[in-house]
Amino acid sequence: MPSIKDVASRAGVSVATVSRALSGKGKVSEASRAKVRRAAEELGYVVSYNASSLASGRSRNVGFVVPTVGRWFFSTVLEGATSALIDAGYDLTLYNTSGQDRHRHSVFSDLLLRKRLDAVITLTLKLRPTELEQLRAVRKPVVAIGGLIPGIDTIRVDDFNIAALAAEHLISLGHRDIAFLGGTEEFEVDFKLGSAREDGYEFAMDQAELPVRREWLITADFTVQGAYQKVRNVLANPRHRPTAFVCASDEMAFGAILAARDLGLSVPGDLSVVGIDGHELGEMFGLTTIDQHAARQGAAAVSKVLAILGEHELEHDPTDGFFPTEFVARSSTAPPA
Amino acid sequence: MPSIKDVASRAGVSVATVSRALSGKGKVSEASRAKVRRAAEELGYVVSYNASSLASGRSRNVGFVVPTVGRWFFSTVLEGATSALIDAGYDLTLYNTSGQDRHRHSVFSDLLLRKRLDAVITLTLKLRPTELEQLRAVRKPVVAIGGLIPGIDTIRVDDFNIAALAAEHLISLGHRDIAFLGGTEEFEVDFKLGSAREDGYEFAMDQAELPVRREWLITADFTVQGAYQKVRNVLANPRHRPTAFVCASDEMAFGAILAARDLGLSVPGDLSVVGIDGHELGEMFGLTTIDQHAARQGAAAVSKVLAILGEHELEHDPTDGFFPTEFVARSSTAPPA
DNA sequence: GGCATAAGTGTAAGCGCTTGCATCACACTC
DNA sequence: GAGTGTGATGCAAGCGCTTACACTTATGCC
Repeated sequence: MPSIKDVASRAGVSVATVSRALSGKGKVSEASRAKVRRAAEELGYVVSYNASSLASGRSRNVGFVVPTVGRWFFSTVLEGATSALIDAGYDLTLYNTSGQDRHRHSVFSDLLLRKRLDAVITLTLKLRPTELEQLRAVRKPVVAIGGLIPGIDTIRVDDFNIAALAAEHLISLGHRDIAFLGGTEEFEVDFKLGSAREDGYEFAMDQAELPVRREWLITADFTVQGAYQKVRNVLANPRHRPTAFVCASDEMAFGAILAARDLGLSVPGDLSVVGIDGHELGEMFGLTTIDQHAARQGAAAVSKVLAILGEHELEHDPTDGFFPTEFVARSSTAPPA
Repeated sequence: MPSIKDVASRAGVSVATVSRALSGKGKVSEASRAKVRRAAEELGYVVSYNASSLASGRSRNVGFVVPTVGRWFFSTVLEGATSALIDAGYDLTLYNTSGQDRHRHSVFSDLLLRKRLDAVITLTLKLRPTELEQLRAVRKPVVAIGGLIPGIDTIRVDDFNIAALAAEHLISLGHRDIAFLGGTEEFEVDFKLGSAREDGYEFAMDQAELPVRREWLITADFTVQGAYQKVRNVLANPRHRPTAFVCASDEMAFGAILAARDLGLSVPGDLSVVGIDGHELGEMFGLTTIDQHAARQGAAAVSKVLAILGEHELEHDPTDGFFPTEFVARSSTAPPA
């Protein structure tokens, strides 16, 4: 493996000049720069990140902490983040707690602290006080996606209003018997995200003077399967069944639609369903939803991180605002029969 | 940030002893080890990976190259890999080419080469000759999942036999009109994976002396949506429609099931469907499938990498064999009407 | 008691870079 | 012609570790 010295001697300059020429910092004449570039190319030289990081204190590497990569929202945000980071020439080190406490502990008490990271992005993780402290001890920029952590930059959508909007949409179609399918806090993920959405739903119902029935306030684990079962239970009740569902995620909305179909109910004929997310499959199911642009949230988090690191200017600072969402009307909602 | 020197002086020993005590290499008395541990704890000291890597040549970090994290198989393998790596105290650096050539190029010609990795795992990537060469130039262990690359350790399932088995299952139920839904090579992902599965299907059909109809050899992009559309096209043909489908992935099988339902066909009454994967949703759809234990494949790749790095012994070397799969019979297959 | 051997520790030389500082050549200005 | 600025370069001191080697002290054995 060629080192900077090899490049230097081949180019006939000092290592300092090579470093400056390749990194673009400091003054180097065009002539030297060309010589260095060529020598590096010929030798197949690539700078050693470890040495570079050690000497400069910059790693060009950001840590990304997720509760799992198995769920749509997480993998989609991750996709957006990786893409943005590659463009910036940064590496992304993935810390996946997999919902296991053991892993979570390793991540926060060891892995994140090893000085290989320039910054950390956390994805809908409800940090415990000790974790927050550990994170601060690293003295690196931290950006959170999907929840408000005191003192930490955050990218988040307006869960309350999103859910309220979803409910209002159904109400305006004439629905009165509207159920809400929220998410449980599996993975300690939530930051009241679930409850912010539930609050929004209840707010809209109150505004319309519609009753919120306790047995129609149900929760599942954000997965299709989980939602399927719960919704099926509700819809199978022959006495009184809702004519519409507000679901806290698209995947759960899919579960609701599938449950309805399996019971012989048509969507939207017998049941209207609204989701929240913007999942690719939404189109296929004709799902009315509120797109929260997950991939863009990942990119936005990266953008914010890079801005803090001084890599570029932040275009329009969305620090305090909510991340924009978009209502997408499709065929899973219609006036009640 | 405390450095090893701080720990050394606090513990009243030399930095060498600290290094040895903390890494577990070399001889250190119990007394010193205890002193060092305590000093480190009190200072909140964690070794700097960069410095450690630079000095030792070991990074405790493996690179993981994926075409995308958006598809079930990839994110599931990734989940398995992250879990195994965390347990070993390794970091995972994620290189996601996102199907973009620009990113792919950065990854192979830059990012992977920066000497921050002890090994590389590639996920169903069909490497181009130059990429293979670049990878070799790194002189680090490489393990591939999901395809055979000459001269590289590989974890892979027996695609030919899996597909043949799926077809034989349908044949044994009495089906004669069996279609095959294969995958396209989006992302240049495939290694003839698609065609190995197609070959297996054709082999089984030949053995049973059943005709393979060209118009029933269809392909989609491995997604639910893609499959839905293609299958719908086939099933909507009133003249002659298959009574069963072998699908090269579970997600495509879901698409097939949904397409059938939307056309008023019942599964398995009017159409039997077999998938390949072992997707979580399979249970909900009652999908008969061949589970390829994606998460375990990720863990196996990690295990192999760690063995090569000398971290542990490889239990039972599956180097040459195929990764085991499992037939899961559920309710999406039945004898034809 | 003498000697080989082993166990525990410290010294110091790197690992491959970055970067502050010094140097030098070459304009300019007055 | 002396003084001053400026651009280009090199020197060398680290960055925070690991580890070969040397050294000191205990241990075992005849």
